[in-house]
Amino acid sequence: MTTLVWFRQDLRLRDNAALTAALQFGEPIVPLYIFAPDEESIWRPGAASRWWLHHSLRQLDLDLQNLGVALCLRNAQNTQAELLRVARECGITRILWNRRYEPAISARDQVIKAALSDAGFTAISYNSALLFEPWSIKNKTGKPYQVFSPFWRQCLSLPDPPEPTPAPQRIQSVATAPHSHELDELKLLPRLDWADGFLAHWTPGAASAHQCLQQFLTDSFEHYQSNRDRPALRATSRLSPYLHFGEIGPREVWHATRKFAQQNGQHTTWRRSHFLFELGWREFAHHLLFYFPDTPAHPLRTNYARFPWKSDSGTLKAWQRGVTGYPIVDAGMRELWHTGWMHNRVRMITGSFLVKDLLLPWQQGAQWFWDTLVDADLASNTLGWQWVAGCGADAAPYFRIFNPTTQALKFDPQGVYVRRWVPEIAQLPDSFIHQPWTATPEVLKSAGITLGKTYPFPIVQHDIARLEALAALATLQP
DNA sequence: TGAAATGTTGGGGCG
DNA sequence: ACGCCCCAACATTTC
Repeated sequence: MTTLVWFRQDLRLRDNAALTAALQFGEPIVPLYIFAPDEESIWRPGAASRWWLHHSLRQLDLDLQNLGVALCLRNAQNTQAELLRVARECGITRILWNRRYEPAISARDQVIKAALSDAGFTAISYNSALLFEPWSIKNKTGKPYQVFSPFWRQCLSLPDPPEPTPAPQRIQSVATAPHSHELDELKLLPRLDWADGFLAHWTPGAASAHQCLQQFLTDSFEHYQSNRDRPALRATSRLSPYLHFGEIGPREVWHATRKFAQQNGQHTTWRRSHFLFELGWREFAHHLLFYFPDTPAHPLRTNYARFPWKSDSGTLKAWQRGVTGYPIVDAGMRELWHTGWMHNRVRMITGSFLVKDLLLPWQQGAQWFWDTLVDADLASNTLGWQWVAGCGADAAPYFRIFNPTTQALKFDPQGVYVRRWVPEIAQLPDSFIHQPWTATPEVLKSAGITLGKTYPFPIVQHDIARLEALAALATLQP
């Protein structure tokens, strides 16, 4: 008797419910990962996400080998057929996995589960990705929440999620391991080596995830509320890619935060800390995607489907490349391109700029982030973009239009972040760093800048763009 | 997890 | 002493 543990977005050995359950049978285990990007429909992983996955799989394999078993990798067109193939190859009787909640994937998985049962296998799925199952949270009328605060209040009124289970000491392997593809055969890394720079910023894998969390708790948890909006500081946890791939689970984050806070005398306040709040937004995103499966492509507020978006590949490209002429926007877009990640405050600023200053559809922003983020996550990305566009649940009303200059002055007052990512204007004095177009010719000259050549003029004038956005909104009926 | 426009208040300068 | 204006600071409304 052998148990197959099908790894997906749970690339860890601690707090892994499916793995824990498999170990309890006391029999050999075959750990398997199937790469089948075509089954993710249009949301197949982007290049940055694949880069992360490559390194994470290598790390998981190393971790497993330390326990005595190798990760079996498969590149497949059809996950169901591949599972059956591996199962028959090595005498599997049970197939266990942790659930994913993206609508297309969970529909596919239900079909797979039925097919496996029909074929005589025991197929069981577990929760290791969320603190609370989406179907366990409903408001008093039995409907899903559409506003964050009551949603999170309801979650916090429930008993704590279970404590994480420890990683196993040893895993029994099968006598003859199933055939495995080499990691390189999955072709996850980009053909050009543009992503090599990512290694300077990131170390994928469960061990790094824990290091990251502990460092965050010691260095930044205390002043998180005020410092998290300052992109020049390293004040956020940067756990998002690890959480997406399940290299750390939300239960681990929850209990590590609780322990840290309690050791520091915050016996009750930690549950209402802003850091846990952010974990709550992650839950809320999954909750919404579960109940509103069309939202990755379509606005939740349906009247926004008729919004008069522009179509302009020129301004879209300028935004993507970080040459809009607004330093804070350009800094964010370049941080994204160079590191596969962008600070959350700057995601809001760049998002608002695309949707409200350029009047380009939020879906185009969501698609670009999907392709370039190492933490690309369907639930979080969808929530974020619908929030920015004002067409989602608990969203910023459309008329809340960010002024990129005001935001930059408020959250990057010394221009440290902008200078880091937009070096060609780094010589400008602080008073002009966020609005180079207001600098006198002499100032520009001594900073070595020729507007329109070494750095662009603003591609839109914000005050005018703002009025245009409001006029576009006025065409919508409620 | 906005920003701009508009309204209100109160202190101080001044005749 | 008083009314008037100005304007900063803050509050409220509007987009």
